[in-house]
Amino acid sequence: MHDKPIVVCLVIIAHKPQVMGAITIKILAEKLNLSTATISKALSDSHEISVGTKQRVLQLARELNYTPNVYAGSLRRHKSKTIAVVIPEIADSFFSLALNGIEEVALANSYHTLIYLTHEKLEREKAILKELAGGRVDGALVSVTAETDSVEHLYEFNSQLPLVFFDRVCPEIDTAQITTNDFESGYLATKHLIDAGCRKIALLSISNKLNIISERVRGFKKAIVDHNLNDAGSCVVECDENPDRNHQLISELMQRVDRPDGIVATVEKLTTEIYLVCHDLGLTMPNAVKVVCFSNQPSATIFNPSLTTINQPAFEMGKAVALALIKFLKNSSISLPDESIEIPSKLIVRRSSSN
Amino acid sequence: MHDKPIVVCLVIIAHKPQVMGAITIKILAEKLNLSTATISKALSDSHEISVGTKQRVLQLARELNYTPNVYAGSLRRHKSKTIAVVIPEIADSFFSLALNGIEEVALANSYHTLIYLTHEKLEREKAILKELAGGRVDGALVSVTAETDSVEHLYEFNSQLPLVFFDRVCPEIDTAQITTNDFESGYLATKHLIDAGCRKIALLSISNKLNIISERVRGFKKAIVDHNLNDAGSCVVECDENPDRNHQLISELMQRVDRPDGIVATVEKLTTEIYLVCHDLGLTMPNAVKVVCFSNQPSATIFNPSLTTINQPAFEMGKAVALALIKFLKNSSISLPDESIEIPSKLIVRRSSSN
DNA sequence: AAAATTTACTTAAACGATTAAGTAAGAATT
DNA sequence: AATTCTTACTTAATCGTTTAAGTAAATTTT
Repeated sequence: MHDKPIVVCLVIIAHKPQVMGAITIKILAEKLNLSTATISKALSDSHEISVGTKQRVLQLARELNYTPNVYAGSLRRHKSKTIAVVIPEIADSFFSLALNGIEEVALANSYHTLIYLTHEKLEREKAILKELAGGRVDGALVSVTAETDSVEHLYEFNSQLPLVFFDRVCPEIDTAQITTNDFESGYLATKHLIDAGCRKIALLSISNKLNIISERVRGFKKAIVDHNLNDAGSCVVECDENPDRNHQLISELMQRVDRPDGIVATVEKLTTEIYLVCHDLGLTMPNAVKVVCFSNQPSATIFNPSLTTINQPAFEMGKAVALALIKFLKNSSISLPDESIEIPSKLIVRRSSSN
Repeated sequence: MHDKPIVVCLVIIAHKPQVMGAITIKILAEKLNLSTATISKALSDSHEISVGTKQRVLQLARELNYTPNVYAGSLRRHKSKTIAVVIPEIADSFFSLALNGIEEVALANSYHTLIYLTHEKLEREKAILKELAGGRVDGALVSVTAETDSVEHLYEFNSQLPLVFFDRVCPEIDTAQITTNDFESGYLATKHLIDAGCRKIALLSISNKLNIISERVRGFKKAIVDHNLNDAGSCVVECDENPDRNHQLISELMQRVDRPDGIVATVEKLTTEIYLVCHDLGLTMPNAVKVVCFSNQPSATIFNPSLTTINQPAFEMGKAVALALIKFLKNSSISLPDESIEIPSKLIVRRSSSN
């Protein structure tokens, strides 16, 4: 009895370390009998090189699929063509839209984008910036953590590395700050509720250390005063990062004897908790309570009821902040603070605050 | 009349280019009267250096706030300690959660994370990977575009640069593929609707080029057949990137004489359109139509009605894909394909599909 | 026709780190 | 006491580019 032949075919495609096969300028130089200087200059289209030579170099480079070693280039030129984005979190419609804008501008200008999440931890923010200051990036776009109360570390790093702020800015640092009209938005959201009939309005904030939150609170308070509302009825409730605790806080708020008839939530992540608490307590919006949230979620239209929002220009702010930094990197004689802009948010009225 | 003295105080804090102030190993060497080799070895805690010298070096390095030049190190070592994430978009709960997981693992392993968005364009995917293959990163985590039908470019780059896929994977490429149970999820979502009483179910897909979508469709079809539903009543509708066109497509679907009584949406971004169309047409969920969406939005609970979802383990998949690559980078003798895993999704039943 | 300029290159140093190979002094072994 | 081995360094090459400075030949100017 004959065994059938067994053919075992084992193909191993190894990942060659980049080192090995990599085509360098030196290899091109040898093949063309030219110096590496000539190759380098030809590739950068220098006037010192004849048209014919340039063509030969370019042709061979294409043939061998030459790609320059970015680390050699960066070492030599002292610039990395890379920027960093340092933000508290990414699973948030504001920051993900902003990152979208940043990436778009970076790509258009041939910059690469490193992403770092602080998860609202000041220590992490410091550690990241310290590492970045070592030269890994040409500059950083930052939106500070809710814990960032002192700006010392930012001061320190700003002298080594251009920093540009967006949304959660640091006015104390002398650089570009890309903001939205937080004060007006806080005012407008509150005024909208007052106009809709609310008399006791609660503002839900997170960290009072954040400049943008205190601006929103300032707008809120001014609206209360401007409309002669009894200040006693209105209040500011400070929430935090923990959804369960926030649920508890909001639940307590809504069970007070003098419970508010209007809520301004200054942070998107409080939205779900507000809806859940109201549902649990049988408080229907907009009758029992009217709600406005700072939020960019496209799905706000399909909430039950649809949610009145302050929509921040997240994408535009991302583009603006990246543009400010890149403009400076291309021409460091411009003044970064002059690149600061404020892009207005929009109040979009939906069913959670109006019949 | 004496003019009051006017004191103008103009402080210009210039951004010193990193070059200037940067402390190098050479400077440390000079100050300590040692060679650069000694400094380098002392900093990496080499046994060749005496304890006393190590201490002096470390002390001075700390004092002068020395940070190594990453470009010099990367050039010399042929590795960048940087990975790239190449995804279709970021303003999507799946990808932003996945990025969250990726960043967490990268940070824990001292890797840096570059982010690139393809915006579903194959050309962009190719261009990005070509650039990355030049050595900027040690490897890339990719989730392919909806246009990616051929894998040639991936084949090509995979030989130069370790690629690892997640979610929108490429089974043709011999590497780690981190997936969820798309077939079972498609089956389960459909079965759930059938059990809830649906008899004519529509599946909304996007690009049929995507492996994960065809898996979901396969599960859908099997459920239809297994439950002896008249195949004529069920259908697959292919949507795309344009919300308005999707609205139109869904609207037409729901106005057919034999309109479906159940919908499985395989992509999160179709959710809002489905709700809007149903609202416009006066079709109430779950009575007139029952809906299940593949979605990770936390706010699904507060939709009107709350949405039954297939929840993908986005964060875990992000961690897994980053871990697979980094494990390989630390020990290239492991087999990447063996790192493939499937992490199951969960069906979360809410009001859009049940009374 | 001599001098000056331009063209099209090359040489070599530099960027800041790592590391193989070398070395001088002291300690241990025989 | 001569030999070998350690210890704790230094020297110098290297990674892949860029670029200031140099040069020989061709071209233009005087």
